[in-house]
Amino acid sequence: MPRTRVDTRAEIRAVAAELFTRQGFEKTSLREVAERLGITKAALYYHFPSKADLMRGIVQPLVDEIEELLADREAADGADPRQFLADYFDVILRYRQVFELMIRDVAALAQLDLLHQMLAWRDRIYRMLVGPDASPAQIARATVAIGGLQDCALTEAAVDEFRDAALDAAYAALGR
Amino acid sequence: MPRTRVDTRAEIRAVAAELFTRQGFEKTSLREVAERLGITKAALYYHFPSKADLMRGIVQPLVDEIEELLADREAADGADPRQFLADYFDVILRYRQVFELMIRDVAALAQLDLLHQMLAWRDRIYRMLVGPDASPAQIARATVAIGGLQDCALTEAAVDEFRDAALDAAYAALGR
DNA sequence: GTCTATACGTTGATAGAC
DNA sequence: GTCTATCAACGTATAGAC
Repeated sequence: MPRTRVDTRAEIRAVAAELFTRQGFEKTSLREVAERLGITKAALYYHFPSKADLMRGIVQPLVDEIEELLADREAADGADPRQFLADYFDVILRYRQVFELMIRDVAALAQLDLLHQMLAWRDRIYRMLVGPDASPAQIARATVAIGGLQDCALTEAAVDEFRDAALDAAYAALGR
Repeated sequence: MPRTRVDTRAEIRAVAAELFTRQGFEKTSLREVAERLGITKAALYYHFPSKADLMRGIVQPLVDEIEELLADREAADGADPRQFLADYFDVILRYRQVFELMIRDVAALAQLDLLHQMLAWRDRIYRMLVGPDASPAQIARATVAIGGLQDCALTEAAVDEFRDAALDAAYAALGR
């Protein structure tokens, strides 16, 4: 007896995302995901060809948005670093849960050939913040700014005061 | 025929640490660790009662040092924030590989009942950097500083210029 | 689109010999 | 300390009915 579902794939992603975040990707079995939804393991395989594909389905929207943001700013050169920090921060805040999953389970991401892309992001971001020929010191400052913001995105306290102060701190770290 | 080993437990830890870091805790099997050492899986169990205990053995030295640093600074109140940032940074730099393992595989850490302790660290560090009654804005600044330094510790470029700039950036993020 | 049933490899872990 | 042999549990995945 099939259940009434508006969008089964979306529901699977939602449940899986929550379990993956709480217990980790590897420690969550497909049987567990299926039981939560009241379907069987085999039904999952109808919607997603593998566990990795399920993970990819969860993460892809965030990946696409970041890729879009980067391409956008690279096209318009002479971008404002302060504005970029704000935009980047807002993207990962909007995808807070998914972003937490990615950060908390980097090992799982590596299996999706996504790690390479993420490392490339870092270099592109550095280039935008401190230029293409940055010194180690400038790289360090950019790393503190971006890494600091990412850590802030993982905390719950998303009040405006918190967001603005985080951006101020990140910009201050750049030392401009 | 037993191999000549100075310290078998230490060698197991070293090999496991490298594999865990590269492939993730869950994706690394004990068989794989054993094969690298030229022994069998069963031999591993003589030295470590479980896979989780092996992980704990790898991580424990860093955990102990951070715990020690925090206790030390809490005893001497009125500690210098700048000095604390430097000391904390130096500890995680010294344990760079292990620290990377912990950060890259937070999901595995949760199984060791270590996540709780790490979250407690965060609060204790915030208290030292911005006081016990900090505003959300001050928490945000402390988060950028610490999160930024941790990200810096994960990169390879450990030249002095990089280290000093990272500390400057973290201190600037505090906004004092 | 979802189910039952099933297959197969791998894993963490144990027992007991040497 | 290390081995061989073995285990149950779990993972992914497929075939075929409805």
